[in-house]
Amino acid sequence: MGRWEPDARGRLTKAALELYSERGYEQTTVAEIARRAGLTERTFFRHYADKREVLFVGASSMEELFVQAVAGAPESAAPIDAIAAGLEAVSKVFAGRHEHSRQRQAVIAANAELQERELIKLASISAALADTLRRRGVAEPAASLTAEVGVAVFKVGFERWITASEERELSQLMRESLDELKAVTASS
Amino acid sequence: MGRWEPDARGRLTKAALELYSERGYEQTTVAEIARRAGLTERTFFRHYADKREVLFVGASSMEELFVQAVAGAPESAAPIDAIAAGLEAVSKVFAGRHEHSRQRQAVIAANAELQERELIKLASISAALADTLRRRGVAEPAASLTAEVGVAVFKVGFERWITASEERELSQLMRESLDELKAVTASS
DNA sequence: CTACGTGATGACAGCGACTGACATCGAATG
DNA sequence: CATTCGATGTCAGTCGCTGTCATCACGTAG
Repeated sequence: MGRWEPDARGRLTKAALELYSERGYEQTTVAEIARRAGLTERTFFRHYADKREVLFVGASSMEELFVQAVAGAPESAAPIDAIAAGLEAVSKVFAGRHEHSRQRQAVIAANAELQERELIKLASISAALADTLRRRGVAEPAASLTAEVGVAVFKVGFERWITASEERELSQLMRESLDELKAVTASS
Repeated sequence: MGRWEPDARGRLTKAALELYSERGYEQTTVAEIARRAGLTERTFFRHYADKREVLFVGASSMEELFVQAVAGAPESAAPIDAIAAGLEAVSKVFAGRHEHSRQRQAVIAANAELQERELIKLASISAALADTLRRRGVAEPAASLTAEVGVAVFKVGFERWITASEERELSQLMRESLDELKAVTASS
């Protein structure tokens, strides 16, 4: 047996999510999280840059996945179709995580600081997507606009998935949202 | 003469903007801002909810203006055209404020916390726009999507205005961005 | 087998953002 | 003139977060 119990990071993550759910984000101190995990406050900050990051561990891998899917779309695909491929790929990650996602969004929705953090993660995705589209030869401002549209569709589709009374396929909601967006922006 | 110098809030605002520009946001303490304004730290927090809000005083009035313009668009106007009217109205506010806007964006661009705050202000605008569109009879998810598109066009248009080598009309950049977005989302 | 380096953690002090509670005092009000 | 009120000051305290140094099981070289 090692000097310490294994998986300190995992214990911190679990403790944080539990406490945020039980009594809310603001009412939880980092010292409490660390204590529940059998560690010290200082150690928490060695694993997470700040109190909010615990809720966003998956963000970077999701960004990567999104970007890879867009980059891997057929060269012939229009920018918006490459983005659609990215949405499709990202949707699959959430399969079987509906309840977990719902709880997490509830925590975030209850606190402005957390919403800010979520928004900047989405903005980071948008910037990465714009970059990817530019590499595909898309000029500005088309690249940035298409990327922003992709994130907007993700937000709306995800929101509908979370709040839907009966569970539906996330990827289908994404496709519907994208179609709706196309309809709404169609010139008359 | 009153017990105190007048316009405490104005002095705080000025001091904060100066210090954020001179040495950066993070390197400035609230105590320093207050001292330069001839006040105490506690008084700063009576005027501003936090250290970031100083940079976002105009946000709520801009949201109001945007919403009013959308609400006031002809009933016959399509949602996207109502949003276009809002973008037109908002653009006018920035007339003659190019240099000021540029400086402000430079401060924000240098700090992630400030970007987070800006993003949540834009998200608030998006939510208000969606609400306004719903009142105009637009169903979901069209209302949310159109609102998100409006904010996306604003972001891209504004960015182009700020970084343009030669100064151009903001409202024209907004129109161009909207047209580009329409082109990019047009089904083939 | 021993010495040494390494990596994860603890312990502790300190800064700065932010808050609550109470005191102060000029000005408006009657 | 007495009272109330509003804006500010004062002070103590919490909490997020950081820098620094100590500790000690573990692996590894000799």
